[in-house]
Amino acid sequence: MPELPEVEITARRLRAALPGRRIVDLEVPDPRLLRGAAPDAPPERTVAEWRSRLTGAAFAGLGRRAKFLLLALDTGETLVGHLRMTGKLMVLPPVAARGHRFAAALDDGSRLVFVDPRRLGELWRVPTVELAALPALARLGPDALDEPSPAARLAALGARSRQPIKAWLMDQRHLGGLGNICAAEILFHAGLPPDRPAADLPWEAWQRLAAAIPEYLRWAIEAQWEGELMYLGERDAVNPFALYRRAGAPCPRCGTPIRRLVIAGRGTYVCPRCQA
DNA sequence: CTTATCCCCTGCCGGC
DNA sequence: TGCCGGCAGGGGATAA
Repeated sequence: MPELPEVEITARRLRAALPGRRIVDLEVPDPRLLRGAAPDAPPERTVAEWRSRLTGAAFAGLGRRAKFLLLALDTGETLVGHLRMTGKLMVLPPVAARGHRFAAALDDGSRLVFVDPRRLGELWRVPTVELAALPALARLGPDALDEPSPAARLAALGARSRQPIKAWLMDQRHLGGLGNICAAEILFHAGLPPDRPAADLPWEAWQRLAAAIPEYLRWAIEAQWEGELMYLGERDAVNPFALYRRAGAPCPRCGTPIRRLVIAGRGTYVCPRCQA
């Protein structure tokens, strides 16, 4: 259930392992992962086409745009990946792996593997020159980490919205990369109630938000950088977040019991005192 | 244009 | 123990 920090960590790790590596074979146990072909194309034809386009291709560069991963190839195509709720994309040593949806064998014996128990993740194959026109990417607002938005831009954009500020922050057209946990944790650090309509926030609140967003994202990347990337709900996962999934526990700042609300259909954790 | 609802999937957890 | 509803770090399509 990755958001910007987890996707950024994934991108950095792939950037250290992939550029220069060449694909020697493709294994696709779950062809539904692959997008970009005609929707009614038979899976075996899709896999055959991907195999013929990717075999022999070398990775040229690694990027991230909001929660999308961009894996540029030297063939003029780019693989665009989205991990959705449970996806992981990683380079593994040449040992047997199971339960993956996709694996690309590389010329040094390692493998690029897409693991995704809920099978909501997606992988597109897009001509690199058409990348900017891909609707999923064209919709995105400025990246929440790479281009921290000035408070003035956020305030101007949010001024007419009746959306609760938490839902507003998660809307990828405003800022790219924030998800359910990031939005809730950022609002805690900024001391703002998540259900207040964006349009009702005073200027000073937007200033606090603009500062809290990059600060929180940098912390979240650092906090999860070491070790294997784990998502909450996985066995042995450790919860690094201040409020998230801690209903009833004391607020780390003031000790008031943390409460769980539902905003725009998503579980939201809040300190009723710090975020009054 | 906005906002809300449903849907895509599977695994885990707590309650009975 | 076993079953079952609720829930999940995303986002697109559709409806009002």
